Amino acid sequence: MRLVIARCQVDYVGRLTAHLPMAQRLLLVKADGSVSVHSDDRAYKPLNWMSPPCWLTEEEGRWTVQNKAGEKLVVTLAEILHDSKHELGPEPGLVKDGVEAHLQELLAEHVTTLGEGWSLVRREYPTAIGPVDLLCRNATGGTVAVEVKRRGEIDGVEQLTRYLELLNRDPLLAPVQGVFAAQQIKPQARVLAEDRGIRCVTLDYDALRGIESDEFRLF
Amino acid sequence: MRLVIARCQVDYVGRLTAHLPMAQRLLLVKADGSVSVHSDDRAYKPLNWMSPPCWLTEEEGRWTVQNKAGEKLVVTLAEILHDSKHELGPEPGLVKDGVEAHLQELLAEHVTTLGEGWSLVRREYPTAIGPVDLLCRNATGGTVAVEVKRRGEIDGVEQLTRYLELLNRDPLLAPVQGVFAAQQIKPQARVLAEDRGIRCVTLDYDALRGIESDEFRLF
DNA sequence: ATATAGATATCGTGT
DNA sequence: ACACGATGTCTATAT
Repeated sequence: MRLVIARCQVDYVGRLTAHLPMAQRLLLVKADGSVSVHSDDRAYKPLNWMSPPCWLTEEEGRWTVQNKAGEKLVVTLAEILHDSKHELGPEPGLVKDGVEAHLQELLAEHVTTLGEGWSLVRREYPTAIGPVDLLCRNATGGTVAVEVKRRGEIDGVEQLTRYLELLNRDPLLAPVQGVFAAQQIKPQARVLAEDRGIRCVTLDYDALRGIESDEFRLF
Repeated sequence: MRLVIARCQVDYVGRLTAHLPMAQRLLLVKADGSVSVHSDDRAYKPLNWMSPPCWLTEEEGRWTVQNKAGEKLVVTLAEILHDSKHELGPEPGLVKDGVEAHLQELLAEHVTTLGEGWSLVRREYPTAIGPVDLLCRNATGGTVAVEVKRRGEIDGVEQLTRYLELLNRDPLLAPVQGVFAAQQIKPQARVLAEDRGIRCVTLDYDALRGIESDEFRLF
């Protein structure tokens, strides 16, 4: 890894064109060949960059970084204030512990939060166009397809709509109702869902998890 | 901006939990308070980070970065190999050119490239499920909804379809035609659009910009 | 290999 | 401040 602090100007021509006027910045050259240009703000995102695979050519006062697609990043260097190299060795990698899958699992175990007397038919109910997250039966025995999302956006409503259309062609299941369940539902998604007769339910992850821990306490 | 090369271990607890085993990495502390942890690969993306506003507390062999929401990044330092500070001064900022906003703007000014005698009703025509990029009138006075994309994919066709369905419920506008305009249109998107009676138009950004400069030359 | 979906997305813009 | 769309989105998974 090479760290350079320099007064520089940067021009990118590729999927778009972009220009950075002369100023002091950090240039970060990684072992994978990538180059990124950082200012002293904007959190972790560089002002401009070139992703690997790409190749850096150094000339007097000018770096040219190019990739196979012909995209080009040109750094014009006016003054170099720092220049150092460091060998970092291998990276063991990040271990993540997510929340995503857990949400569907929790709701499957507590379908009564969607309605009194509801029961689960099955999780990941298979159809020709993909699995329905939850297939349920409501108190009156009617079938309900549930789409679970962490954040409910319009795409999720479209997905559920396709499932409902397909499921409602099956005379053994029809009529099938739809429920769109998410931790957050965007207003546009809500409008579209309700316009299509799909019920929207906002999930409270902590509350669902709370039910779990309550049960743990009880037994 | 502070640059530290160190053998360290990182633990994040926040919207998810994540762990980085002990290894040599770059720690980047910016003037905005943000902290990011970089390995020598993965292009410009850090392995882990904390976005501003947040606060760094330094103790012997341990950095704690916290934000208001209670998310926490803990860096355990085993060995410091480099530590330097740099004053970068103000950042003039990036100038971009060739993004979707420009395309929409250019097309709005030259709707006749879509058809002779066409005129613009308005840009960003508002509806309950979002704004229609361009609402136009064709030579015979019929209403046309135009969706502009840099890259035309299936989502864009779905989006336009929803607008058309909604607009066609308005007896003052109906019947409303659809045009899907993009620099590149993927084959699947084209098939779907044409199946739904939506016309596909490939936009030439340079040509549209050329019309602009031609006008400059003429007058 | 390509298509799909999620992201600690990030980043503007408009209300 | 919040909501929403675009992104040089990026990244990983499933087909």
